Amino acid sequence: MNVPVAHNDNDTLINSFVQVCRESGLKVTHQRIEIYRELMESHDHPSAELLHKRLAEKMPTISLDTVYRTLATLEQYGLVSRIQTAGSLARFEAVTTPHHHLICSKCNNIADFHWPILETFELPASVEQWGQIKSKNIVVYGICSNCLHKKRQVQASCGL
Amino acid sequence: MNVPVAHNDNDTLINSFVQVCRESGLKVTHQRIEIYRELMESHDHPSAELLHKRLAEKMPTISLDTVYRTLATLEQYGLVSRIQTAGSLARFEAVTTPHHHLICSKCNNIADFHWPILETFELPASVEQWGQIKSKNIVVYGICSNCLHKKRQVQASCGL
DNA sequence: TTGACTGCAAACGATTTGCAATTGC
DNA sequence: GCAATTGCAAATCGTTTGCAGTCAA
Repeated sequence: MNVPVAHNDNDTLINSFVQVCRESGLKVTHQRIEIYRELMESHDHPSAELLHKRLAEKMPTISLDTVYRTLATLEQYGLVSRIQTAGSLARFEAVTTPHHHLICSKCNNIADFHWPILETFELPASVEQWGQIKSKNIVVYGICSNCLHKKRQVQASCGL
Repeated sequence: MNVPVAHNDNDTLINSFVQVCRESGLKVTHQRIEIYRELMESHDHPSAELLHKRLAEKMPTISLDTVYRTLATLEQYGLVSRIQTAGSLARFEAVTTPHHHLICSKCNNIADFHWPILETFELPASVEQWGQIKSKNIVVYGICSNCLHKKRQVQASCGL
């Protein structure tokens, strides 16, 4: 009876969001819920600023900093994802042969790799309809072996 | 006899760089050549700032702005490529099912697409060695049909 | 010679930070 | 009540721009 009932998919998602926060030791604040809800209902991959503008209509007091901070926190817990950027700073390379990138989320180093078999598969038809394709790149995120080792060494001494 | 001789692969690339500049009506300045050469010899995907620091050792007077401006110019002519960023501003989405992104280089809109077949292919062995993989995303750059149409309409009137 | 390019300095926009007040647990 | 979180304002950082002098063609 007093178990909250999900009225639709969004409510279900909010419920599980709240649960994940609790389990992770994150405080469930009004702001966090609204930020998550707004992002969940937005399908245009908004920027922090756009999100803030939308939220401000319902919550006039919410600050842009909170949106930034919350997105960063939720990203850490895998509840939100940031779309392909190698940090905020652009990285360059001289144009050579087609290749893809491995980006380490710890040290931000970028490595190249080749995956020629990919070229042999056609993109889904929906993509062709979207517009005129210029390039397709795979971006693989992970932690490079260097950082994996570093992490282990440091963990023993200072808890990082 | 007075045809310049390429002494190694890099010289060859510089030569063809110069040629492309000439053909494109770009002036071949000392700075442009050195920026291109440095980038060509760098294999760590440097940022504009890092590139500038390296260049400053040989060309103490080169300014950071020139590096930025030159990279932007060379990018336009396809001589340099900028690594996956959706502009400088981060975009977010609530985490759902794995999917990929279409980014329009005109309007910066981001669309999603699914390509489940990709999941069935293993990444090359070299990638597995690199470290621990968290996610793999395809980023397709192009021009969405919206902008393609807009472009056509505007071209007729103001040449854009 | 001339327009394209550069260097300088100042502006800009996105994001982060220190701090005091507030709030969830 | 206490630690985590917020809002505010100021700082920071990468990048861009206006302008006057310089240089490739």
